[in-house]
Amino acid sequence: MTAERSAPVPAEDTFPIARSSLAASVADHLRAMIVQGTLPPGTRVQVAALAASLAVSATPVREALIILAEDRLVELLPNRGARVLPYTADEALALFEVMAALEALAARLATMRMHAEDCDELERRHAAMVAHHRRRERQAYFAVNNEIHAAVLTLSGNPDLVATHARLELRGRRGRYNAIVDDARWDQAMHEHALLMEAMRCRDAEAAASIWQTHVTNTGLAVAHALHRALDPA
Amino acid sequence: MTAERSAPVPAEDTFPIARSSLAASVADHLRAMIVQGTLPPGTRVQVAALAASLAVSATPVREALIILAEDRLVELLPNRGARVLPYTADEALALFEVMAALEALAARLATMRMHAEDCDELERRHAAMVAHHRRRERQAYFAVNNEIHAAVLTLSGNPDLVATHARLELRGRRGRYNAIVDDARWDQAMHEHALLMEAMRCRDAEAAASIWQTHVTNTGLAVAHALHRALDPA
DNA sequence: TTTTCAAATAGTGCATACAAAATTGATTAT
DNA sequence: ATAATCAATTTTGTATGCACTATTTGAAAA
Repeated sequence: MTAERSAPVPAEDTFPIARSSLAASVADHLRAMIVQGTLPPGTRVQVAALAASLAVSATPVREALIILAEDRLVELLPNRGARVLPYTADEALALFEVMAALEALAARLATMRMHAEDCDELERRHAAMVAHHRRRERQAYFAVNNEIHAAVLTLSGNPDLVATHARLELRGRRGRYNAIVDDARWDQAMHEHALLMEAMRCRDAEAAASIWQTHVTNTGLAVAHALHRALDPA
Repeated sequence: MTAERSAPVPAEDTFPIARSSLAASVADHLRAMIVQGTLPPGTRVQVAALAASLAVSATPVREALIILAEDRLVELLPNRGARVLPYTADEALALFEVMAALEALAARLATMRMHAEDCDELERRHAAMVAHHRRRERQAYFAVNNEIHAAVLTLSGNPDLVATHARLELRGRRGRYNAIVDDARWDQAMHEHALLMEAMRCRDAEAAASIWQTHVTNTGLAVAHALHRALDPA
């Protein structure tokens, strides 16, 4: 009890991302709606209406829109409010081109810097993913897949790399909800994951970077393809 | 004429980044102060005081701080305002590690995608930079150097790559104002630039990527070194 | 019927006001 | 003397109000 209050500035160096402001909550809410597609591209977001529906005032909604504009999920038009930005196949290609470079760097650094127990943990998750793939458990597969990608990023030991990737991944994820991954691509992705694990096990950083770059690029191609088919019924 | 008015949403695809809001202006002002070091790391930014000194109200200042927090130039502490984030040698290394990967990708793509006249334009700027280096014109050199780096980014044809890099470069620039580049490093940098031009002239994308990665990494090492010496008088 | 223009309408952007939270300083107890 | 407690002050976070800008509507003129 006393300990909690006596420390004058205990959290000076800590990094409590517990952004508990209303604006942050509204931003999270809107972000989820955009990523899931509840707010389709082109939708104009009006502050007053949104504020009313969330039972808050205009100020935190405005601030939330500023945050989303920084993430390039919405566009702020001067004196004309905000609208949800489109997400086309071309944009997905550009996005994954950058993400591939970032994840390749992450794979290289992780392979060089990770400890043995980190690699074991990765192997464990990989095994779990293989099991989900064998049983065709799509949801569980996606979850573990995301964990593995995130783990490689984290093991790079570079916070800016993690943060930069996270921002792009948010937009990249907009496609994955729509993208129906076909079985052929799924099998190929599994193979690429297996190659990464092998490279990391052997501490072959360059091989890990190369295969991971290819893997993310291929994912981008699949997403772009799905986005293209979503608009073009062919 | 009819066409202009009959279309319900004529400016649908335009992208007028003419962000002429007060918040944006305040953000630019603060950004410059932080990058130049006028607001040193650790400085606590108080909304009311800043608003008074800029003769605006609290609202746009708050919004500007949100923008800068997204750029990781300031940290928003819940109910405790904002403070300018520190910039250490370690952070510079992490930052330039990511920027090196991004600029390497840009060099690869630019080499593959640029037109002949783009390459000529680059050569022209490179020649200008060589001249400034020969005459030891530091300011002019820096300006043209930045132009070349920006041009390579732009020639990649990937807007997300440009935007992602720009965000990091902003923080990276914090160091360059302090960093006193010694002549040895300056000469080396010039050599690296020459190698890039040669690789791009020959359309050797992989070589361009490799040398540019090295170049940016070396710049990062120089900046980190300068930051280290700034704190440690050795 | 089509075009032009003005008035009305709607909606953003900024300023101000207020409430909640944190910091500070003084006072009291140990 | 040190530590704890509580009130006063400062500062943030949210709400509200208002002016200005963009858009739409409708009537008048071509």
